[in-house]
This record gives sequence, structure tokens and C-alpha cells, in this order.
Amino acid sequence: MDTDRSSVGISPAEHSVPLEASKRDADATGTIVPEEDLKLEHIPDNLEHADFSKLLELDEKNDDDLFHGIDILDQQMKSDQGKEDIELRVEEPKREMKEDESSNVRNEDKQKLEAPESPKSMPAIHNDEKSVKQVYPLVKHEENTPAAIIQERLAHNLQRHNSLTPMMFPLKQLNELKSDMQNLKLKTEDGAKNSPQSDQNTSQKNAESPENGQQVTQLHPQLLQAADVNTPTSNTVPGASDEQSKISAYARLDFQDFTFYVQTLQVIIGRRSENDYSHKVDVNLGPSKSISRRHAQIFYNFGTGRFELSIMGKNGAFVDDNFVERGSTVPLKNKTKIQIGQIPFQFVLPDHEGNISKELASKSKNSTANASQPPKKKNKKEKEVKEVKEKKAPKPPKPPKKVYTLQEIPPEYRTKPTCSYSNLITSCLRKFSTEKGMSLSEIYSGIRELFPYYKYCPDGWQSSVRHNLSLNKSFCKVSKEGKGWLWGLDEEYIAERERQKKKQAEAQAAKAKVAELKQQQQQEQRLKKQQQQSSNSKQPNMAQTLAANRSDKKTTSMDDNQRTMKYLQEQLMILTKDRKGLDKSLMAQILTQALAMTINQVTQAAKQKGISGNPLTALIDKNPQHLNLILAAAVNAATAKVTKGKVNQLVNMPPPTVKDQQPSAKKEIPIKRAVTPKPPTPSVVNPVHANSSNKDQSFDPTSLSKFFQPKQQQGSRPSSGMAKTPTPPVTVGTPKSGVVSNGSSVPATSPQATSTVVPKKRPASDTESSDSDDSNSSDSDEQNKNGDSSGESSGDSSSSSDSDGDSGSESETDGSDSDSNSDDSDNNGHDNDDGQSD
DNA sequence: CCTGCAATAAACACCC
DNA sequence: CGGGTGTTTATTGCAG
Ligand SMILES: [Mg+2]
Repeated sequence: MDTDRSSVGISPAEHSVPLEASKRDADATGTIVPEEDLKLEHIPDNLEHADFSKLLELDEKNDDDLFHGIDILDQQMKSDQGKEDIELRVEEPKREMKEDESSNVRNEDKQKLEAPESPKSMPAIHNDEKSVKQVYPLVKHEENTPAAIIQERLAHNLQRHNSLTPMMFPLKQLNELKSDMQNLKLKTEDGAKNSPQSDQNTSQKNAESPENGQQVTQLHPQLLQAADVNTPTSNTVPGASDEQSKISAYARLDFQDFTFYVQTLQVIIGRRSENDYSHKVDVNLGPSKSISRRHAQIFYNFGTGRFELSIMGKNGAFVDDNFVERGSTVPLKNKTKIQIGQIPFQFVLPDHEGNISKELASKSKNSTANASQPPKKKNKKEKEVKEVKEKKAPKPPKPPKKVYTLQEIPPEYRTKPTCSYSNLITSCLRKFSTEKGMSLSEIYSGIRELFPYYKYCPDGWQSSVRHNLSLNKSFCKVSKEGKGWLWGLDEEYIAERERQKKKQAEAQAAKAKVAELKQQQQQEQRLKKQQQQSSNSKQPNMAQTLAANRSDKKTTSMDDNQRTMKYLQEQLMILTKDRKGLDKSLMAQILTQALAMTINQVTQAAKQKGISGNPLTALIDKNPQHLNLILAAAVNAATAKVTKGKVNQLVNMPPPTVKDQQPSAKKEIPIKRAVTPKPPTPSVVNPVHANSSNKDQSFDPTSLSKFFQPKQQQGSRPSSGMAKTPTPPVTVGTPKSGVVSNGSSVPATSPQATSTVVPKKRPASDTESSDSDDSNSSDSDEQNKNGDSSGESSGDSSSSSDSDGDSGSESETDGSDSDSNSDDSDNNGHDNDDGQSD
């Protein structure tokens, strides 16, 4: 009964919801977020479509009832086609409800749903049944045998058509396979005796449903393929008595004495005695009491794309010789051995071609190659959650987690949200976190709140969330609480990353621009040539003339650009005369990037300064040396990038060509000494400036060059990173605004200074400000301290390199190997110390 | 074909 | 001992 602790703090919403996993433990931590924060609105109340409403109803019922959902589903589908579902009635005249172990009491509800209307089409059905039997004479069963019952079932299965179907196999040679079956010997031999007739022989096949047509398809397009193939006419009676080739099914259950074809997405396996019509059983395993009425269910899990087996029977079952307790659900692979009570059987999937795989695991259970999934869904986007459900086994140990059945999940929550985990976590923290952060379980709940999909799907996502928290630098531990940490966002890092992204985008744009210019240039040249030729030859013909004119026009307009480009290219060539062993393609990349960077930076700088016109041209005219410096810096930066740091200084900073400036000033730039975020204040002083006229002021070499530095550097990030303050506990709460504007120079502005923070120890002089926050400061401070002192800080700090790493591609190499080790160890190990201070 | 990235799964180490 | 947490790694599939 305990509800998941996570839910505790977080959403009231959870209550109303079916209730999810029940984990329990209310540990102290529980408290946390103000409940109000989370609200739920997932409950679908807007379903107007009849189908939906049915689903809803289902939702409200409890587990047991759910199992019957199948009918509903089927029915719905059928109804679409206007078919019959009569058979149901036929077979189960009236179920008196009662007995079923747990609670079938509510079955009736469902029944209403399923068997609403009229029986008019009945007749046909009957025929079908007969035909079926006829068709497959091979089977001979006496009335009460399971086989007989099954057959009965099949008969109506015939009519149902499966809508969402995984792939089916045409069972042409089913029979052949059976032989293999024999191989299976489960430990049940005796069982057979016990339940004498239970497993008699009978082979049955279910005919298949007719049109699985298109509507169904939408959901699982592929599923159908196979079906389509065979389905043709088949459906109801495979009229052809001679060949059973028409049968199609998603899978097959091979019993020692008979075969059951799984032609619906869910099949209930259990016990049913002759007169007992109280419950529906697709596969009757006979009267043995060791088998529950609804002992197991085989269903197709759309989420995992495979069939799964849920054990509901009290005595559990054996799957591939391993005991599976009640309440558990296990995936079924091709040829999975299953034993319920004393009855062993094997689950067999069709092979890809749609044929039954025949090789079978005759001998050893070797590795069954193909995974179990028969139908795979093709578009991943539409992934659907799935589920199965189950209940908790009282005595056996654990209350597994509840698994939901497709029908149980509100339609709107069946598909996985597209956003990435990092976005998921970020928005969760932004929305629910307090300055202290959120605990893992709170994050889980927050995410479920944000996207109810996660309430219904299997827990793998939590692993992903943890993985993200650890790995992604955007998330940091803010403070410690009991078991784990409270997580928060590292706004600084995020801002930084964003900046970087932007920059990259710009660079790309610039590159594109360069490419464009180049093309134009080429074109122009071509035209020129043509012109020349033509003129030489004789008189230009019309076309040529026109072309020429046109080109002229363009030319003039782009004259500037061309000239500039040409100039830049020339300069670049000069600068890079010494290629230091780099090959052509690399050089090409470097030059292109350098060009792009230069253009980009100059343009931007000009924009900032409000300079209009073509800044490059202006620069060329007014201060070529300066331009060269920029080019040189760009080349170096591009080189570092392209070579991943192998080569850092392709060009000597004091540019060869035009040098004569102040190498000193610019020199510092390229390296990554990070640390001081210093604005380019240095007096700079330099000839250049001097030389240049005032106008140039707009371009400050230093500042520009800065842009070209490999990466890390910039602003705050580095400093913080290095400093190690593992990012001041940022708080998540306030962040909204986010981003810091400025970029380059000082980190200072912390995004939202608001909370916490306080860089703490860190000798570094610089780290920016310490913001003070009154309110939280105290707490945060302390926490910070802890954090710092604790290993973590050390880890990070040590990893200053790593900080670099991520940002810059170049560092990759180094960062990865050596660093990681040391860092890691640090991190992990240390955590403890601090720990409990709180 | 290679690289980078996000999603997944899991193995492990720790802590309660 | 067992579950919740954090870290890491390996794998996979997609995208550029
Ligand atoms: Mg992290």
C-alpha cells in the first residue's frame, strides 16, 4: 500500500492515477516539494470517441477485469467492420459470473461492453465452426478434452479478426513442426496422467481473420505484412479443406498433443471445466486444479515489440525451465518452453518470411537466434508503451511492478515523448525544483507528472535519467539529503553551452557564406573566360551577351565581396605557406574554417560596433595588418580544431607576412590557459592601433582573436569549471530567464545569480562574483562547502581538463584516457566524507 | 564509412 | 541482505 515515495512529495496527482509502481519506503527524504507544484491533469476526460470511452471504462476496472479487455478490443475492431462477435455468445451462452478466483465479479461490466448487440449474424458463425473442424480433420478430440475446447475457441477466433497484428505466419507447414515438439520434455510427464484428458491430442488451428486490412495497419504496419500474404480469403473457414495453408497466426503454441495458433494479440491460458462458462479461456489446459482459471496470458507488447507471458496463476509456471512466479511477466522468444501445471508447451514464432521456423531447438536450447519479436514496429516514433499487468504475489516475495496493458493506458500517454532525457530533466527541474534541488525520486515523479507516459512504461527510463544526471554536466549535485543527492541545474554550464551552440551556428552560417562567395567567384571566372573566348572568336551571340551582362551586373554588386575574398584567400595562402606536414584536405578544411571564422568575427564585431558596410573591405583598406592578425589567429584556431589539438600554431602568431605588430599581445590568446577570464583589458597598446586610424578601434585584435581560441576559454565556464566550484549550486527555481547575454569576457554575471552559489573555496581570484543571496545563502553555502570539500569537488577540479574536454573537441584525446581515471576515482571515493554533515 | 550523439542496458560500488 | 543511488561502460541506431 505504500505508494511510491517519490510520489509523496510530488504529485497529488498520483493519487488519482491508477497508482503506479509501488515501491515503498517513506524515508525521511520524502518531504520535499510542495505538493502544489505538481498538478496532474493527465486523466483523460476528454475522450469522446466511443472507443476511447470503452478504454476508459476499462481503466477503471481492476486488474482482473482488465484481462478481459481483450474482448473489448477485439470487439471494437470488429465492430468497425461491422462484423460479428457473436461467437462469443455462442460459446459462452451466458456466463454466470461467479467463481473465478479473484474477482470476476465485474466481468459483467465488461461483458456488456463486449457483447452488446444482436446476434443476428450468428448462423454464419456456426457454419464456420463446423467448417473449421472439417477442414482440419487431423484433429480428433473428444468433447471435453482441452483440445476440443480449444477448438471451440478457435472457431470463434476465426471470426475475430485481429487488428493490431504482429506478423503472422501462414502456417503452411505447421504440422511438420509439430514433430519437433516432441523434443520438449518438461518435467511433467506424470502430469499427463494426472490430468488425463487434459492434454489430449488435437491439433487445432484457428482460422484467421479476414481483413486485417488497413485500419489496423496504422498502428502496426508491419505486423500485417505476413498476414496480408496469407490472409487473402482465408478468414473464416479456410474453405479449402485440403490445405491449411491459409491459416495465419502470430505465433503458435505447441503442446504435446495439439497445437494452438495465436491469432489474437492476447490469449488467456487457464483451466476450465466443461460447464463452466463463467470465464473466458482461450487455451484450456484442462480441469487440473493446479492450474488457475486464468493462469497465464500471452499478449503482444507494443512497446517492446514482442510477445510476453504474464503469469497470473497461483502456482506460477516454468519458462525455459526457470520458475516464474505469479505476477511476473516475461518476454517470449521463439521456442520458449513453457510449462503450466503439468502441461508443457512451446511458444513458436514465425520466421521473418512468415514461415514457421522449423529448425527449432531440437537439441539443446542453444541460442535461439532471433529475438522474440515477431512483429517489429517500423516507425519508431510511434512507439507505444505497453504493458502488461499483474498483481502482487502476496507471499512470494516481491510485488513486482505493475505492468500496464495497452488497454489500460490512456491513449494519449501511449507514445513516448520526443524530447530527450536531458530536456526532460531540465524541464522537470525548472518546474519543480527548489533551490535545494530535487532528489532522484522526486525527479522521477516530476517527469511522470510532466509526461504521464512514464507512469505507464517499464522502468528502463529511470536508468537513463540517472545516466543523464551523472554524465551530463548540465546537472549537478546541489546538496545532499539522506540517501542520495539533490540535483540541480548548472545554469552556468547551460548558458555556456548555449553560447557555444550559437557560435557554432554562426560559424556555420559564415562558412556557408564563404562557400557561396566562392561559387560566385568561380562562376564569374567562368563567365569571364567565356566572354574572352567569345570576343576573341567573333561576336557574341545573344545568349552570351545576355549572360555577360547579367554577370556583369552581379559582378559589380559583388565586386567588393570578390575582391575581399580574393584578398583573404591570398593572405591565407601566404600565412600558411608552412603547412607543417598537414595534408591538403586538412589544409583545405583549415583554410575554409579560418576564412569563415574571420568573416564571421569581423562581421560580428562590426555589427556590434554599429559599423555598416562591408567591414572586411574596410579593414583591408584601413588596417591590413590587423586583418592579418585576425587571419592568423583564425588559422590557428581552425588548425587546432581540425587537427584536434595536434597542431596548435600553424602560423606564428606574429604573422610572418605583415607582422611587425606586437606579438606579445596576441600571443597569449591561443593557448588555453583559461583561468582568468580577463577581459581584454590589457592596455594593448600597440603599433597597430597606433597605425590604424581611429576607426579601427572597432576591431580590437585581442578581443577578436579571443574568439578564435580553441574553445574552452570563454567566459565563465572555464573558470568555474576549473575552479571547481562545482558550479555553485545553482538553483533551479529561478532560472527561467536564463541565459546570459554577453559572452566573451567576463563570466561575472552569473545567470541568475539568485540563489546560492558562492563559489567557495577556490583560490582563484577571479571566479566571479559571489553573489550573495540572502535567503538561501546560508544553506547553500554550507552545502557548497560540503560539496567542495567532498571528493566531488576534487574530482571536478582535477577534471578541469575534462571540463575542457567536453567543450572542446580537441581535448578529447587527452581528456579521455588519463583524466578519466584519476578523476573518477576521486569522485567516487570521496563522496563519502562529506556526506552527512547535513 | 566514420564520427558524434542520445538512448538503452547493465555491471558495479556505495550507502542506508 | 536488499533496494535506492551514482558512475561507468558497452551497444545500438540515427544523423551529418
Ligand atoms: Mg552531472
